[in-house]
Amino acid sequence: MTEIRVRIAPSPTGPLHVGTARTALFNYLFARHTGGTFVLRMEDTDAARSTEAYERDILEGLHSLGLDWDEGPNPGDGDDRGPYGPYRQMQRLDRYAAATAELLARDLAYPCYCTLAELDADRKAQEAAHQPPRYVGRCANLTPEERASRVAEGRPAAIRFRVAPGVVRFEDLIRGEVEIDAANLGGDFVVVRGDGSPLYHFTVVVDDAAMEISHVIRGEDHLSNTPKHILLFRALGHDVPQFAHLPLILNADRTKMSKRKSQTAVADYVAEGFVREALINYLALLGWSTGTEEEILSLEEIVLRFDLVHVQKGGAVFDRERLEWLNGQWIRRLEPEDLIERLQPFLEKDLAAGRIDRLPSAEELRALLPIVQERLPRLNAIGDLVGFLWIDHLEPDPALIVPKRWDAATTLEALRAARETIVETIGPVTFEADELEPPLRALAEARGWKASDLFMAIRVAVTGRTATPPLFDSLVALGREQVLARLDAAMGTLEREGGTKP
RNA sequence: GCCCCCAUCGUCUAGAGGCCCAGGACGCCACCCUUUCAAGGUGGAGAUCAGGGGUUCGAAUCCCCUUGGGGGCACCA
Repeated sequence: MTEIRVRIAPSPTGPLHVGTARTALFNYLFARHTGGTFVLRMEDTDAARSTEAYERDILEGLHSLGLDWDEGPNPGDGDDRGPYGPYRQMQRLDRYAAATAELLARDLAYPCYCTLAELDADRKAQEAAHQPPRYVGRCANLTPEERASRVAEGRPAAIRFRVAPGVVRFEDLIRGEVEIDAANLGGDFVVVRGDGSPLYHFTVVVDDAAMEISHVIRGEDHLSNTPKHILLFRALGHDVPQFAHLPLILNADRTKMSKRKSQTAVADYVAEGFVREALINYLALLGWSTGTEEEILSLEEIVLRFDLVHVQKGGAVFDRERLEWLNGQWIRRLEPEDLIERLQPFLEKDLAAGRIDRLPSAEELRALLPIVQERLPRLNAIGDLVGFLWIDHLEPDPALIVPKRWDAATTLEALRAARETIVETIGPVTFEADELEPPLRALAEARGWKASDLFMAIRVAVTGRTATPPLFDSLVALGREQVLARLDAAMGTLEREGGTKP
């Protein structure tokens, strides 16, 4: 039984979390690197919090990152694929029931009739006495008569697993030998609720056993729970898989990354225009390295290099700045057609929000790419960068049109001269960046203006912004008619508001 | 409170006894390029390798202690 099988077991109780994506990624990498099988199993036994919408978000999110699994629910139709199904725990209740019956029959577990109020009181008392919380064992050794009387009272029974004394030892692939005394596990723990529904610690073991999982790669937050799982594997007569506990992803304050303190939904990053290549690249390098100085790597390249040896032990703070840098790197590496396609939804969003008045054609975008691609930190920055091209009525701030060293009168004069130069020297048909620059530079020189001031005045007049892609390319993209119209409009504004600046 | 894990620049990390009075990247600061903004290039500041004991000819690397941080202890996952 040496076949490598790993799994990601997300719970559909929230949108796809960055931490889940990272754990999925590491499992995926391990499987692909070793030629093993990557399984996805939905842990939806928390009926109160699980939703289908979250399940869809998780499935589609992982799929869109390129982390495809060999077995589990399909991202599209949700149908199961693979020989170990079903892959949703709510559809596997019979297996948990069978496992429960077996434990009960062998007295490795027992019914517990304690009420939630009793347990709560126990816990409070222990807390007051500065004792660690643990189940007191009230129902551990009830006689058949005592059980019968509780049942007669109509008390529901949870099922508790007996934790035998002893030390549980295991070799973690990342942390080395770990040993925990079973006495510190908090006593006999519940595996099935009073209402009959099974709990995580139980289902995860029953399923990992049934699905022949060979390596459990998960977050460090499960390290302390691992002995419970090992005890359960043994009780069920199954081989214990290998464990590898990954370092946690942290908030800026070094606590476990949480929705409260960080942006944790993968979909939110995607909506901002982070590309999957950057997300994958970044997440892979959070807690792992190649051992070299390589850092810009595709998923395929990471698969080739991946190993558990270079996984870090300490937690890693999620650093958005670094993600953003990597995102820029990857955007610059995208093929033009690919970039144009990926930009589409963001342009549509800008249009819907009224930030632009029309959608550019693919040809228009293609022509723009040389001046835009290296300036995009995120895909959603496209509107901010060149949205001025697709606006019907630009209203530049008159205070911005006037360059720092100039007054309104000079600016007005300069814009008028620039317009003239453009009209006279540039033919109505051709209108290219190369043709625009020399005459305008000559104009500046002839009038004793600094070219940068002239260009800034034109820039703001025509784009409404002080920071834009290269001016002459922007003018060409805008087109002769628009350029002239906007210059006229800006001069009009200056005439009306002139004198507001010394 | 108890148990477990962890500890190299602000952040992500290289480092598996001598190549390290510690290298790279992000960020930051300068300069170059330059019509603005980016990108790119060059350089710089930034870590007494948490502290203290050992082991060793030699320790960021091995051991112990201390300190600090994190995680776990549910009829959540």
